Amino acid sequence: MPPKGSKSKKPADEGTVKVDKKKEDPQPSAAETAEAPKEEKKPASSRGGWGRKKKLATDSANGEETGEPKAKIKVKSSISESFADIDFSARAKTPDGRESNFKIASWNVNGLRAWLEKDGVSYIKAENPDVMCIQETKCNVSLIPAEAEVDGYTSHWLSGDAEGYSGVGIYYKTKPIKITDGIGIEKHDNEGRVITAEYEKFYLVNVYVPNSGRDLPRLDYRTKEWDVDFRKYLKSLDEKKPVVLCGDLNVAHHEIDLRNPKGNKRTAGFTIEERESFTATLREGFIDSFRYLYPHTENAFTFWTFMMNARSKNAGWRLDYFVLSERLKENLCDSIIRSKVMGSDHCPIVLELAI
Amino acid sequence: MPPKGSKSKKPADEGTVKVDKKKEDPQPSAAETAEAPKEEKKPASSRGGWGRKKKLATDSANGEETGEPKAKIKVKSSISESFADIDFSARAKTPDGRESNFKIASWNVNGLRAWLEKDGVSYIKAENPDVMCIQETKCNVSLIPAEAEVDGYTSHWLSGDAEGYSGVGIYYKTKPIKITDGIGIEKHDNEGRVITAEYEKFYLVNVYVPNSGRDLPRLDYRTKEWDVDFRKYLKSLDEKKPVVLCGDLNVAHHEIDLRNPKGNKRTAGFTIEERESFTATLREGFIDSFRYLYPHTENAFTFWTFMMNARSKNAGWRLDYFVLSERLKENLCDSIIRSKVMGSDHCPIVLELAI
DNA sequence: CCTTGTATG
DNA sequence: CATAAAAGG
Repeated sequence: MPPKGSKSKKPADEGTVKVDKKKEDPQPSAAETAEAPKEEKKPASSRGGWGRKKKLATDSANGEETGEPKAKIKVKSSISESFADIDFSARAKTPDGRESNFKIASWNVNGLRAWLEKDGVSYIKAENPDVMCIQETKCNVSLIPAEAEVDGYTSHWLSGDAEGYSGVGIYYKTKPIKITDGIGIEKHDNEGRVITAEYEKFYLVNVYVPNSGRDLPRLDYRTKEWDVDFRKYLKSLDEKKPVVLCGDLNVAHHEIDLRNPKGNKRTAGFTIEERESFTATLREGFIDSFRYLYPHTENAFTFWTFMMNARSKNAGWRLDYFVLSERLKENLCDSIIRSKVMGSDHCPIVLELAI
Repeated sequence: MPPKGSKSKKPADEGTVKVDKKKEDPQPSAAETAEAPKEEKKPASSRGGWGRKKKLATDSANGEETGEPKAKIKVKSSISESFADIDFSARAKTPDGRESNFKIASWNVNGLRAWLEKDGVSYIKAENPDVMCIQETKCNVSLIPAEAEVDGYTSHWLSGDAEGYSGVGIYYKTKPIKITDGIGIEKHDNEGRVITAEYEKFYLVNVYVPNSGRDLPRLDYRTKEWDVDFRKYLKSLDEKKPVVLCGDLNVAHHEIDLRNPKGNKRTAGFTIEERESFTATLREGFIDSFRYLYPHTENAFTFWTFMMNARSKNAGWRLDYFVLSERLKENLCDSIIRSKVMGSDHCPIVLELAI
């Protein structure tokens, strides 16, 4: 299993892992102590590019953590006022009138640790989903702060080889039958992008799809390698059980899905290659749940660049999705964009199912 | 002249330079525009270590700036309350009773741009020195923000080759006879550490002495190369006119000059090598003006590490000095440590002369 | 604009 | 603990 995952539980359960609180002693200052802990001397240019090295040994057989330094998170501001007005209770029903009994939320948090400092977990408590899917933790599994734990949920984290890059996680109330890290293809699984939770009636796939990059340096990798293999993976799951795919798909499908389609035809996330690739995936028997329910709703976005006050002008993109196996249409109650919830350059999205 | 300097004047004067205000247009977002400004593609590991490259062409013959992007400084907090109580007027006199008529201040600001955001210039206005010496600008000359200008002063900045590293500057009311960048030795002058202002009665040398580093990797360079050559430089000036040397000398001379001498005998700034090297410089005919006036004053520090709340415990170091040619003793009114002034990990120091 | 690791102090 | 630049988004 190439990527490194870790499990940490709050409710008493078999395999429970206690997260060590770090002791209070701060690092001694070099200016205030004689014997600084000797670090190996590195020549100025020994970094070897960017984000390659891992600092810490992680879990061994029984999932116990061996990592040493752990960031101490202090909540510096709270995003909770941004959703004080929101009614989080489900109202919509399935076509045949059944009420939602399973709620899944998904959020690209743009850095788990910064998000924790903004009291991001307050959203989880308010939304109270059965499963919360997180993308872009930018945090090595061994460095996930203890403050990331949420009462009533078990969390499972995944990170890749590059420090501070990518990374996904899930919180769940009900233990899945199985949790799988990655898609079983080594060349894709070293970036910490996919967690699959198998439930009785469906697979839940949490994904952070690779960004094609500013000058599209990774467009070919994204559309010709990743998308192709990930599509196969989804198909293989779908042959066994229905699939709920959620996360940051890093594509705005149609012109309606971003504010400025004309100006972004060669921008990552709206290239014709990425759009057609997403179309190809849907053709394998999946639906874009939001667009299925709201085919003509404009200005429904889930991402706004931090620049140029894009969010205040709602100059955004719909990059986050719940994609469902077509046969889950009959279980679909609602697909919601929580556009007012602050704390990241993405907002959360929510799926209500009657399952 | 190896280091790059620049002059910018506020009062009308020959050679006056107007600093271009940048236009309002922010950079277009890659996510919001089609044609992002093409930057040359760089392979992931082409950095060549750290801080080598210069981004911008700087001034030419007449000191005109050609640099393009300039940081827009917004004052985010003000340090002025930290010195609301201070009486900045001079009281002390020379041994023969003459009053001060020339005030020099010196401050390691730990990043000019961050210091500007804290309204560091408010200190200059309050102290109102004839010359203000600044160390550790960490700012390329071409990137000095327009907000660094102060009414009534002309400023002169110097930076080295490495971006965001070292750098010094001076503000003056009265134009010096001559301003010299560096000490005329190429191997030292690429780090932007010395500005010499020649006045009628003395040379003023503003210095940021190289730090020996955490594991003392630069101790030999510091004591056997820099200190040796810099000492010669001071001596050569002293043969012509008295010298006022000020700045961050990165050494605490004696045990009285830091809180924890026992624990720091192999810490940069208190090694025996650095201390003896400073002694050797003083033996060439200079005095440590503060210690000359206050030989037994304890707990007089100018630097406190940001870590461990060192400043609140006054666990500091005296690293900043006014060193004078011995024959300036008769002109010395006072040498003051402004220990309450916040805004950096160093505090300002002030020299009062009757000249 | 914002977060991240790294270098430096 | 704080500043900075670079890379990624």
